[in-house]
Amino acid sequence: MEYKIKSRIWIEVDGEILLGEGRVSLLKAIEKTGSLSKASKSLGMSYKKAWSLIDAVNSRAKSPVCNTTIGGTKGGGTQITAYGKSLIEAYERINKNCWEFLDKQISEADLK
Amino acid sequence: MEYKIKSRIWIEVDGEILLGEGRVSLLKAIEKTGSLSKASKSLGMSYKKAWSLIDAVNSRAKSPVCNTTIGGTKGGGTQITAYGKSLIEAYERINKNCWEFLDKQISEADLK
DNA sequence: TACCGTTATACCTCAGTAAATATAACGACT
DNA sequence: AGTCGTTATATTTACTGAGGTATAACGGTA
Repeated sequence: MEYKIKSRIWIEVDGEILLGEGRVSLLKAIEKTGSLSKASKSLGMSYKKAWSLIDAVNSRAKSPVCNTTIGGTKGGGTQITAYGKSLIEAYERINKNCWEFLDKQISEADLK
Repeated sequence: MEYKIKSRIWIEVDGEILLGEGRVSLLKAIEKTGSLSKASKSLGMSYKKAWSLIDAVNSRAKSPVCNTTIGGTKGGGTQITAYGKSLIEAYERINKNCWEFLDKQISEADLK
């Protein structure tokens, strides 16, 4: 069996995690569903965990990543801001580049 | 505060972890001390955990990463093989390259 | 043969994290 | 006013992973 190289990347602010793989997939689920509770259900994650993740992201990002509304006909909801979308896009682009870079590195290392 | 990008890389074999940051630092401590028990103490890690990590590495690597002896005047010991040293070296080189690559990527992304 | 420091392994305990549950507030609509 | 689905939060429960302790085996040396 061949050696494979894997990686996880994340963005930190002031020594604390801003954005990692889990948070990005949560943000994308929110973008798709328009709701934090629906997003957490779709990922098999508890609402509480999802809420605390989003809270952490919002409190550390330089600009808000999402806007929430409470009450109303549909009960409320959560929308990802344009800034949030730009963060998601940057994370995924860098992540993909990192994988490609590492695949090249491991093949050049030629470990037997 | 500025956004910083972090990463962890690891090598997998057959879907299971062969080598990550913790295992590499353990192997280096063994190399320095010549003993698994001394290495675990120097890292503040329990012997049991250190042993299970080394056991996992040895069972998955294509060649043995260390040789152990039991008994004798000094009680025994563990030596890192030449193959093990080459794995450590490859991991650290790729890891360093990855950090440099990511630092470049995040500065190019220019996130506000 | 007794001693010593090491490898190797089983078992039990405990804490820190994750999950489940409960509850309040909100606001558009009927 | 009552309903509904959502956000927001506290409290309690469950569980996994890590650590501690104990013990056997090993083989040079005195």
